[in-house]
Amino acid sequence: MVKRQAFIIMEEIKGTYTYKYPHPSVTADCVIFGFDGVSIKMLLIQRGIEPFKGKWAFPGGFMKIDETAEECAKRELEEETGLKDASVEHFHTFSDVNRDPRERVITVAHYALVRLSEVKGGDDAASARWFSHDEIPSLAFDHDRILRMALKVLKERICFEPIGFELLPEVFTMTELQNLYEAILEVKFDRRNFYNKMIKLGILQEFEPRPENASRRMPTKYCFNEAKYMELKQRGFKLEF
Amino acid sequence: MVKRQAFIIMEEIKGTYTYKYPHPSVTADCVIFGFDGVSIKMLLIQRGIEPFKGKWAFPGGFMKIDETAEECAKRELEEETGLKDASVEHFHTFSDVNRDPRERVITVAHYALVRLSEVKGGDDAASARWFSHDEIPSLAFDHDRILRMALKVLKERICFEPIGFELLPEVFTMTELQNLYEAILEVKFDRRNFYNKMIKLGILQEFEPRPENASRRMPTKYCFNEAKYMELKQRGFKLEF
DNA sequence: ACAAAAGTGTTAGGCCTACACCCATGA
DNA sequence: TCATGGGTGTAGGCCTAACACTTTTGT
Repeated sequence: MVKRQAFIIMEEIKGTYTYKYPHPSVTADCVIFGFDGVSIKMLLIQRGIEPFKGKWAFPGGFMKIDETAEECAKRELEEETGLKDASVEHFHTFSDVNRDPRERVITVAHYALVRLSEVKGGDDAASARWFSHDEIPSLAFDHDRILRMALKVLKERICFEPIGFELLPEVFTMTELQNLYEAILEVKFDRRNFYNKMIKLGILQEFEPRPENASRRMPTKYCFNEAKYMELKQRGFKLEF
Repeated sequence: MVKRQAFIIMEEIKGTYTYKYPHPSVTADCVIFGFDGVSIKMLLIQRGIEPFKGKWAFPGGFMKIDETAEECAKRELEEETGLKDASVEHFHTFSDVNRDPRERVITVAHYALVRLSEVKGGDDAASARWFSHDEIPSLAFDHDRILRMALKVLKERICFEPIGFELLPEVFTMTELQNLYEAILEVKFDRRNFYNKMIKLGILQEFEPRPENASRRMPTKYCFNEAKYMELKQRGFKLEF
């Protein structure tokens, strides 16, 4: 925090930018999580250019000088995958000196939870694909490290916020909800206990009254009760698993 | 992630650095927490230069091109406060476009927990001072926002890790430990319940056997049982408050 | 027929919370 | 002597975890 406040941008000629001290580049990357009813999926793109051409990586790119990291993450996400208006959240910044072979690059990593149903393979999405955890190939840069951190954060987050809101379709079955929690936390729950706990939480409601003639084989459909959720969130709550 | 991989550093002459695209500056800041037995303290420095000359701010400064954000945070911390070898941890990155009036600066924010007893007012620490939460003055840059986020993270973290290890002296009383939790979480606990919960956790041990002739007025001294703590940490645990 | 999915309830044990008294010391 | 700090245990309620059977349907 010393002797640097002047001379920051020394000149700006012919579209070049000159500084008295070396500046790192800054990128924003996005780990996009989806859920197909059985397992957690992550959205990767295949790199078309060097370095790591042909390798898979999380969507992301260089931050512009007049946008925040979050805005950058959203912009790159849309450019590279066609996915719009995702609610991305910053979770960690990676600043290892040699994480990019080209130059010094630090990356501000984000994650987002999206409904698979809302992702249509857009034009730009030619090289984007969903991978489940056990399909994920070797990744470009230090993106495997970013992935590990994102999964850790997701596990923590799910105990404090009903993440299902964002990953599940509007209407879902209790089994799907349980699969979601089991997939994220990598554990198995007793079906009855899970059911009781969720019902007691009070943020679920039956989507429509179960018909009289409903067969035992047709599962009850639930949706989230947003009002109850907001009320709980205000008071603070914790899911114990 | 496109058309940018060449021309990154265009020239490097006479100690200047030229890029084809504008680069933000990157800083690392440190929120340093201490505990004096009653309340949480934070370490601030008074700025000697513009902008915000004379205002208080968290220690921090510009990242060098060959150091990670964490290394930068530690280096700046030592330079500005004399505090050495603190174990700093990154918790958020702030990238608002106008957070620094000089130029575009994003900051990688860290926090650390230190024992007040280990902080000696060093040479460089002339302008450094501890503030408790209700003493904190108006801060430079967006550091009040950084502070709010740091406090929030601290509250979350204390439920998963026995943070007392790092904030308390080696030997402490149960009352001091309770004060610490109450100060961080901003709540009051029943003395007996807190005692029972902590004992049951199993990570405390009596520092020395309570002497036979110990007066009722002399509180039992405890220290952390590191082995037990590590064992618990491996299995994952959660403190309910 | 058999496997797989879904609905449903009870019990025992552990944990959380609320709560009161005694003693010793210092003011 | 009075206020303060500290040590200590219990009872009730709630939550959790473990656990089995039935029905239906698809194969």
